Amino acid sequence: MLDPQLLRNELEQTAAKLAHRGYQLDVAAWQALEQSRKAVQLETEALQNKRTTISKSIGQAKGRGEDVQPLLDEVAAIGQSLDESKEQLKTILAQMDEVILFTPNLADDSVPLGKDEDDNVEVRVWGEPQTYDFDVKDHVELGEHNKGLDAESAANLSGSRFTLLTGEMAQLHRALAQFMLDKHTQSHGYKEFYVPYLVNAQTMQGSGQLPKFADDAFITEDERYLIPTAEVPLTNLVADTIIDEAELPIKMTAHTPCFRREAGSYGKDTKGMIRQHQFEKVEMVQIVHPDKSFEALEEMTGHAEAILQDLGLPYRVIVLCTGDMGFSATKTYDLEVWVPAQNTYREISSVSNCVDFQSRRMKARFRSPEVKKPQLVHTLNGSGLAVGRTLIAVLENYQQADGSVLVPEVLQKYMAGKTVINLASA
RNA sequence: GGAGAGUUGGCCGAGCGGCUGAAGGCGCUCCCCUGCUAAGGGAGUAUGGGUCAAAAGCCCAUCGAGGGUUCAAAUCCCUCACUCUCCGCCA
Repeated sequence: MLDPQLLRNELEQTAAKLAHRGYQLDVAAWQALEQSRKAVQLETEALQNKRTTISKSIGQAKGRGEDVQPLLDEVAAIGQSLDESKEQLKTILAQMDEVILFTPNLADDSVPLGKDEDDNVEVRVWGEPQTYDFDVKDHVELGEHNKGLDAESAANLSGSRFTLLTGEMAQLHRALAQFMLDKHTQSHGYKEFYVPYLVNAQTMQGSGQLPKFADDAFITEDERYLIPTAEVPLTNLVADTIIDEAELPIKMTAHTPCFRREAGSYGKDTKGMIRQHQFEKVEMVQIVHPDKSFEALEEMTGHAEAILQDLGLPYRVIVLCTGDMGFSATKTYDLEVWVPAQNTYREISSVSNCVDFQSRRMKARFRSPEVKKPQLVHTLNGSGLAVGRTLIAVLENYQQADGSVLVPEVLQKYMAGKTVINLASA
């Protein structure tokens, strides 16, 4: 949620910045709302004050044993207009909420202007894509041996966009998640969490998934939502709290399944396990002092990169342009890993600084000894990494001519020492 | 699933129609006193919003959430959420 003061004092500039993100704020309509809000709120509060004052004097008069009828007559007149005024104010505030809850965060000034993913800017490249002296197979082919990766069975069980992993493939998948968690907790200073996978509507709103993206989430009969990312429960842990400044930064990580409807993605990435309704992810979340959030963004991006580097997977870092960023973010880096079969880089991680956008929605604040008032924290989140996509990257980048796959060294201890998996011979 | 008890400020806890944004205690901050330590005395200490160029001031809201009764609700009524205890069921 944007700072309401921005929409009051710098409306034109704010609208211009929102336009960069492809969001048109109806400035005139907003101004009209704001004007009536002010008028109606003032009137409501004045009436309220008047009534309270008289009510108190009724109490006092009664205490002295005086006749209170004149006062009762006086207050009777207030009732109706107060009710009307309150109702009016409620309507106006609801309309304003409607606008503000659907308005995305502002992009940081350092973010390149642009319309869509074609305008994203490459920041750096790490590693050298390997050349193969044989025809490279994609992860689907590599996984099909002995049904290590079985889309058909998954489809029978659940429908499209699900995957079943078996044997060494499932083991490798687990190894990846284990490795990532260990790295973040042991080397990067994150605390590990096990979180609920079902959350309520308020939690989804706190991190920005609701109300705008209701169609992207699975909802249960009792109106809970399957988490689309561990960012949702982790970030909301500080909802409605006032943290001691000394406790910042808070660094959290969790390995969870993620559930997404993928409502708008018909026909995209239908082959293999690139885009699924259910996938695993190790997520990083940081709650930081507002002065430190951009620093933390770089650090977190580095934490995600470290996983890819340890796995020896070539990747590049791009900064998303204004038009391609997510709703809550003010700046986002994507990590894209090399996918040999597609001869291109594909997104494997997204690291965002949301500044105070989520914390304002969640009322997540901190108190510092110098400042009397509680201040909003800044929140960041990043994948470290998407496990399924990392599995794909490992399979394809470590494949050999015979269809076997070498196990990256850092994973071997999670694979009972195996150095190669050969599903065909399993 | 059944029965009961609860939810008040950073924490504990009183209040059960008006003088209560809320006693008292703990904690914290500042001051005084005390040659250390311990103890003592005094003052202060919720959050959000509005008004304002801003501050001060003033106003409004908030005692789990939402609604209702009333001139007036932390206090009465209804609905919901959560916590705890006992019973049942269960990985």
